[in-house]
Amino acid sequence: MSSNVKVRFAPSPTGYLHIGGARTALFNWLFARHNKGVFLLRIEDTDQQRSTEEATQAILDSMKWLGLDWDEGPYFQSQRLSIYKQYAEKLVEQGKAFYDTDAEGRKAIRFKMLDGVTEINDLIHGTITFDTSLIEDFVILKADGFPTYNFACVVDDAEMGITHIIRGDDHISNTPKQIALYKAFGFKMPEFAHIPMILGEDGSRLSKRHGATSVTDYRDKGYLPHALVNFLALLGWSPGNDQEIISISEMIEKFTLKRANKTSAQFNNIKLDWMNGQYIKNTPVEQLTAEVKRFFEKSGIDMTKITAGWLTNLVILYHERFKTFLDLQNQTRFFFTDAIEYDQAAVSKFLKKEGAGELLKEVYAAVSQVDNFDKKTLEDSLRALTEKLGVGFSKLAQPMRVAITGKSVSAGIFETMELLGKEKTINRLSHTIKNLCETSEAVKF
RNA sequence: GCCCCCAUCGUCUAGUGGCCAAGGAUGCCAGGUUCUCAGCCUGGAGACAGGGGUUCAAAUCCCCUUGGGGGUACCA
Repeated sequence: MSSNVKVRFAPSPTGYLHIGGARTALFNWLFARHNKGVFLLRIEDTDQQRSTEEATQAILDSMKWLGLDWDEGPYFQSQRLSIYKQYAEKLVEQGKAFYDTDAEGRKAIRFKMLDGVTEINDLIHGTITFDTSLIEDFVILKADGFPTYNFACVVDDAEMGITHIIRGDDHISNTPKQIALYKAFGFKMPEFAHIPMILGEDGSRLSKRHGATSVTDYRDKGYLPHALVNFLALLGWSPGNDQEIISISEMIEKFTLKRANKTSAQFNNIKLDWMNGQYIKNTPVEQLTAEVKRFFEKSGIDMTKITAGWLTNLVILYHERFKTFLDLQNQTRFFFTDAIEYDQAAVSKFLKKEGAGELLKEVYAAVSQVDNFDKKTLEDSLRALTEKLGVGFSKLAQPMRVAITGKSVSAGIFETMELLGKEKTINRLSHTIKNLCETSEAVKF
């Protein structure tokens, strides 16, 4: 079963795929999949100065990473130059366009914009009216033989049979020009749907030209593609209920342009982090472990001595505690190196205290005697110690935590010790007692 | 300057004339769980930009103002 719906995503390869472009691609993709239509990819590389192959590759990679698979293409406009030339000359022959030489002596073809009123029937905005006498005769074929955006876009969309043009709001004012072109050629008019733009967190325009965030940035920081997709889908669209976490298949099922809104949205990293955390919690440990391994390796952490079982235990311990893979990496750094960076505030608060050394000496003695180095045994042993010393458990836990992890914040201390192993644990305790604690003369370690 | 688009909690949004003394999410605050933090649970503060209309009734329709965004290229 298929419909006649055919849409496209047509980025220009002048930079990485940024968040706004990704959202446009996503809406097109969702629309195509919902309608069982065709989604095609077209690279609009008509700006010889700014287009690069690296950018093209980055865009393709980003699309794949997000899971936005295309059914046709990628087409490259730079490979279709003769087509645009033919169409442009046809317009000249019909008297609808003319050769024009500018002050710099460049000879181009301009389209004759007829005076009148153009109405756009936008699927999202409704009717938008333009007075075309305000629009100048615009260049359709540049002196270098390349078409301009408005021209190539129309020729391609018509030739490729695009039925719905779903693109950013910023193209609304291009639309009357394109409609004029459609009419001049007698092409079948497509439907237009202009979706709102995504703004940066400060409310200003988010775009690659302003050094904004790219999809690859998010991949490299350890976000899950589905979480990003989910987040992006909810920027300008909603399923119509209070649902926030929506699977891809559910999105496809529910996606309609009717439910797309027309208000521009500000990108909000905090909510993305929350959402990514939700996705991480919902990802099975086994799968997460594989991805953590890959991410850590890529970050240059030596994983050769790390066993699969150990890494799995690490992921289990941190499953509900990290929001991105990079976040996990930062939280668990002390497991992978003995060159621990001690948080100075934590050291002075918990270690540079009268009696801290004595306390940790007791801990050291107790921990040294634990043979079954598991959290249960460790807890029993240390709880017994607090009773013997007559102190509350947090009195022990914090100095231990700083000694072992370097920070005053970590996962459960017994679990952490078990995972670290006995040797490293007692080494860190003794190192701390010798070098970081405040100890009275009588009990020098 | 001119043209176009947009306007609900800080942010993302629900809301298409009565069900809204405006719902959800995030963030924030407080309490609970607890070895810290996170998580989780419970509670709280928080918005219809302003002004005119239309109507028995407006967040919802119209107009103006203000604010934000976009376009005005031989960039896309």
